[in-house]
Amino acid sequence: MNIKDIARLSGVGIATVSRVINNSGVVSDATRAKVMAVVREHNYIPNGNASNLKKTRSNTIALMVKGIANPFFADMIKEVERQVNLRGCPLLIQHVEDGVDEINAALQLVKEKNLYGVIFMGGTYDHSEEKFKQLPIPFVLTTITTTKDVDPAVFSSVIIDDMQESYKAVSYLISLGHRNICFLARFPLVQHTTGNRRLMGYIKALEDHGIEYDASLVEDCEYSPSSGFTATKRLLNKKKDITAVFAASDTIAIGAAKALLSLGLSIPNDISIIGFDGIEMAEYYHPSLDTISQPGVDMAKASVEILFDLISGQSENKHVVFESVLVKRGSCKKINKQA
Amino acid sequence: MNIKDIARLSGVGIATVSRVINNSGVVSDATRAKVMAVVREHNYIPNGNASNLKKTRSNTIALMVKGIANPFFADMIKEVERQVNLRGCPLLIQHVEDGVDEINAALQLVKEKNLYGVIFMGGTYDHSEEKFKQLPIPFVLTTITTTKDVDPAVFSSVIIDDMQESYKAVSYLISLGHRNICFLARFPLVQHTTGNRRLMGYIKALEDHGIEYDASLVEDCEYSPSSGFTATKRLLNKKKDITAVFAASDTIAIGAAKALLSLGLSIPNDISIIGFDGIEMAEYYHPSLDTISQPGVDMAKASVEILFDLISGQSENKHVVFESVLVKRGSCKKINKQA
DNA sequence: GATGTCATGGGAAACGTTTCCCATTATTTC
DNA sequence: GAAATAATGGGAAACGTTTCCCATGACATC
Repeated sequence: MNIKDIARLSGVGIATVSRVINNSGVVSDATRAKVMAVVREHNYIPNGNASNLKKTRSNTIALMVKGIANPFFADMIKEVERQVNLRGCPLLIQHVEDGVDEINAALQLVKEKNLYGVIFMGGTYDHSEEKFKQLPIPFVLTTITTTKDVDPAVFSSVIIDDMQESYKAVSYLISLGHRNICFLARFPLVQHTTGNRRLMGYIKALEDHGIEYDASLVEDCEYSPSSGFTATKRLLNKKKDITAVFAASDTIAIGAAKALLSLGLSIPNDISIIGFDGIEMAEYYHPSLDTISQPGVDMAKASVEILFDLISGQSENKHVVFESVLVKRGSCKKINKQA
Repeated sequence: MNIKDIARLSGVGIATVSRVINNSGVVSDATRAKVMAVVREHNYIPNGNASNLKKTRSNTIALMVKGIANPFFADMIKEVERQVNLRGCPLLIQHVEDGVDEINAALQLVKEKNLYGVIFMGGTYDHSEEKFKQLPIPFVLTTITTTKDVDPAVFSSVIIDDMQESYKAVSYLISLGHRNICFLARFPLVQHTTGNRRLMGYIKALEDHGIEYDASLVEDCEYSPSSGFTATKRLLNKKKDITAVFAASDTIAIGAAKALLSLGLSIPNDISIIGFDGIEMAEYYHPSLDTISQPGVDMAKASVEILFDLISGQSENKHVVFESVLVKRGSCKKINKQA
C-alpha cells in the first residue's frame, strides 16, 4: 500500500495525495476529504525513508545524551520526546559514551539520516567554534557548559547559571555557620565544565564571606552514588573537621550521605549535606536531602521550542538561563557551636 | 558527496562501490582497497534513507520502553544500545506512554521506518496472539509478562521467573520469623502482570509455610518512591502489626522505607524491608536495602543477541529465563520475639 | 464572446541507494 | 590455440516519495 495505490483508489493524482498528507499546496476540501477517507480506510502510513530521501531534510530529531544513567535526565528525556512527538517528529535518542566526540557522532547521523535538528544533553563540551560550525543543522545545548570563547551566535543553549546556583548553596551553608565545607564534583581535564563552574561559585561564596579556600576540601567524583561514597571516604580520611558537604549532584549526595551515615555520623546534627539537581530519590532518602533543584522538565520543553523555532527559521540562536530553587528539607542545620 | 562521486573518483562503477561498502558480492582486494581509500579520504557516509528505501528492510532497531523513568531500565537501555551499535545498527528508543498500545506504535514505526527488529521493554502486555502476529518483523519482549494463552512460538522473551523470585523473597522473610508481611506492587486491570505474578509467588510462599493470605496486606502502588511512600502510609493506617514489607521494585521500597523511617520506625529492628530489581540507589540508601537483584545488563545483552539471531534467520523464537539473586544488606532481620 | 485570472490537480523528474543481469576479462582445460 | 569456465565489474531499473511546472476548467471582466 503506497501513495500510488492511494492515488488510484481515490481517483486523484499522486501529487494530490502528497499534498493532502503534508498539508502543503492547495487542495479543495472535497478532494481532501476523499483522499483522507481512503488513507484512513487502508490505514496508510507514508514510507518515511522515501519521504526523507526526497526531502533533503528528514523530520527526525536526534537527542545526544551523555550520562543517561543519571535519573535527573530521565524526566528530561521523556519531556523532550513528548514535545518532539507533539510536533509530529520521531526522536532518535543516542547515548554518547564518555570520551566519544558527540559532534562527530551527530555529524554522522546528520549525513546518514538527514536529521532535522539535534539536542545535546549533559556533559561538558570543549569543542572549538569551528567544530560547532560544522554542524549544518539547528541544534541546542541543554544543561551543557561550553568553552567560553565560542561566539554565542553559533549555538543555542538552555542552562542554569551553575556558578550562581552553586554560590547559592554554599552561601546557605555559610549562613548556617559552616566554614569547613567540602565540595564533590566531577573535574575532567577540560576547562569550563559544569564541575568547574560550580567550583567557581563555591570559591566565590567562600571568599565573599571571608573564608579561605582550601583545595583539599574539594574532591573529584563521578556523578554516581558509588563514586560519591568513595570520594567522601577519601575526604574524611584526610580532613577531620568537615561540617558540611556540598555535592554537585543528588546522586553524589546520596553516596556521600551513605558514607557519613555508615560512619555513625548524624545528618544534619553532626554534618550538613546539600545536593544538586532535585531528583525524586533525594526527597525520599532518609533523611530527605536538601538540594538545588533544577527545573528539568521546563528546560527540556524550552530546548525543543528553541530547536523548532530555529528549524522554522523564526529566530536566531538563543540562550536561556533557568533559575534553580534551593529546596530545604532538613539535611542542613545551623552549626553546633560546641562541636 | 554520494555514491556516484565515489565511483567516479575511484574509477569504478556505482555497483562496485555499493558492494565494497556493504561487503556483499565479490570484489577483488585491489578494487576494494582503491574504493575504501576514496571513501575514507572524502569521509563518505552513505545516505541511510536512500539505502533503507531500496532495501525493503532498514537496519534500524527500535526499543519500545515503558517506564523509562525507572532507574532499573537505565543501564539496560545503555546496554541494548551498545549491543545494537556494536552490530552496526542505529537504535531508535521510543518511550511508550501509559495506556498507549505499544504494538500499534511499533507497527507504525515498522511501516514508517522499515524497522529491522524491535525490542519491547517493561510493562505488561495483554495483547492477543493475533495482535502479536501482526508484527511482520522479529521482536523480543524483555522484562515483560504476557498473557498466558499466547503461543510461545509467536514471540521471544527474556525474563525472570517473577513468581519464583517473589517466592524467594517472601520465603526469606518468613524464615526470619515474619508472618505479617505486606506486599506493594502495581496491579493494572489486566491479567498476568508482573505485579500479579509476584503476588502469586507471595501467596504461594505464605501458603507453603502455613500462613493465611490476607488481602488487606497487599497494596496497589506505582513503581516510584512517592507512590511507595503513600501506599505504605495507607497500609500502616489500616494494619498495625506489620513486621515486614516486600516491595515489587526498589523504587517502591525506597518510598516505603521513607514512610517507615519518618514514622520513627527502625529498619530492620522494628520492621524489615526488601525490594526488587537491584538498582544502585537501594545499596546507597540508609540503611542499605535488601533486594532481589535482576541481572539487567545480561538480560539486555541476551535480548539483542536473540533479536539478531532471529533477524539472520539462524533460530526460532526463544524464551530465556534469568535467575535473580537475593542480596542481603541488612534491611531484613530475624523478628523480635517480644515485639 | 473573447480574454485574463485563479484555483486545482496531474505528469514526471528527481533524491541516493541496491541489486539483477549481463559484459568483459582472466584463467583453466582439452 | 580454441573453447569453456570463473571472477569481476558495470548499466540500469527499481524503491516511494516530493515538488516543479504545466494543463485544465471555472469564473469574472470587458
